[in-house]
Amino acid sequence: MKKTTVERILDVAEVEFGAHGFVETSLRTITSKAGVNLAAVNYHFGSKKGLIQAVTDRFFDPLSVGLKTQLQAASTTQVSQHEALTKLYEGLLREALRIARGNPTRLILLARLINSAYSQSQGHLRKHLTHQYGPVFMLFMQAIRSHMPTMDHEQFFWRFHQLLGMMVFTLSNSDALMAICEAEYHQQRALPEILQQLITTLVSASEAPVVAIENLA
Amino acid sequence: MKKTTVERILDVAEVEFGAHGFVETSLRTITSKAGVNLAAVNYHFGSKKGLIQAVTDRFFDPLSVGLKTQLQAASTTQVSQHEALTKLYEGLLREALRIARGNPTRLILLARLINSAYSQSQGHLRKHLTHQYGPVFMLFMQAIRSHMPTMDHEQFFWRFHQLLGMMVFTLSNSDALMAICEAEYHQQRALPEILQQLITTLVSASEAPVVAIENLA
DNA sequence: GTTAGTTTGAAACAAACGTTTTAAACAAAA
DNA sequence: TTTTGTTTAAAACGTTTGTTTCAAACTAAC
Repeated sequence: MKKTTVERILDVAEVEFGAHGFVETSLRTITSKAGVNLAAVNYHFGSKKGLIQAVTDRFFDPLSVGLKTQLQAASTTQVSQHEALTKLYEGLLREALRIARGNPTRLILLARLINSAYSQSQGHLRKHLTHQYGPVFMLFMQAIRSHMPTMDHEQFFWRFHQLLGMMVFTLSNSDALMAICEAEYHQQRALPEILQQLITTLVSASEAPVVAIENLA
Repeated sequence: MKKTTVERILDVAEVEFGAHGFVETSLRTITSKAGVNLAAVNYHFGSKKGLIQAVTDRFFDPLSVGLKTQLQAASTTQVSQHEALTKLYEGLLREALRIARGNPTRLILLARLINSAYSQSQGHLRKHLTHQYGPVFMLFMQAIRSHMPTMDHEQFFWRFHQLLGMMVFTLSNSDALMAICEAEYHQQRALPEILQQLITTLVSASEAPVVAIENLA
């Protein structure tokens, strides 16, 4: 069963985008590694931006629906705040891991995509992401907020993005960190272990006491 | 007092690199905004890579020496682990803020530089950073470790990089986050406030209980 | 005043890029 | 069979990139 040209392009594109970023990956690299013609990208996706968004959607669409069901399931059961937070982060990362199929490269792609939702460059991706997946993101954000110690909206905003940064960086460098870990400590870790370790830190940091925002003395 | 050509180039380069990244900033943009000739970059820095490393060093050299003195001062006074950790993070971020001169753009540049020390792309920068500033980085890492709850080397490794990610992401998106904060909560925050808020979360996450590394259930 | 280092101006280079085009083949559905 | 959509092949387009070159002008030190 031979894969279609579109699939072949998407498969290679997401690997290359994850490994070298969007700007540093040329269409010629993608098409040659995919064994398809150069013109096929513009034919099927219109432009490079179109390809990037297609790669994005292929990852975020299932993540989006998976996350939504996780959130609905989490809202029904009543547990402690600690358990609730653990379940929420677990739900997100488990879903991400499932879609990434245990492949660090795909998690790196995810991190790159989230990053470009905040960075100035790749403006078209930022707009696409916020417009397409902003609502689900907000849903997750509010679910987390409902189980966090009392803090006003702004304090939560900063805290949440600090935690988001923790996730994004760990995922974004998961392959490099795993390599260092193995070279330095002779411990070959798989992604699920890293994510589990990440969850505990996330929950702890979520439960950190609230302080008034003041200046760096 | 007119600035030298080298300074003019470096001043513009770090702003553009911070705003649009290394690859998406052309030498023609830099030289035209700096009001110097295109050939001046290759004359003074040899190549674009040379310019990037020069920008790096102008930021990391003072940060490196500042951090070193901070670490020496911190090692003399005996305090609680909580205070010690606070002082360490404060020392790092205060130094970064000082060198950034309160400018978010320069902090974004710092975050970009640290990021490229882990990411695959810009391989020459990774080598340059680890070779040039690896020792100071290790020094800071061990200082933090000496005030953390009992955990083995590998557990600390993962925890530390989670915290590092928190810092890098927050700095890397400080301007975007500040803009969102103002638009959403009508609160105009300056960098020192953000960093102070960050420190409290960093310390809390550092003190989070240690758990065995296991699989994501 | 001469010299050495700096800077400018302008032009050109080769390479890589995204994109477009044209013609020819191929597949499957009408 | 005809048609329609897909895919290949190859070439070219225009633009941008980092880099190099050359002569001319400027600056400072010896």
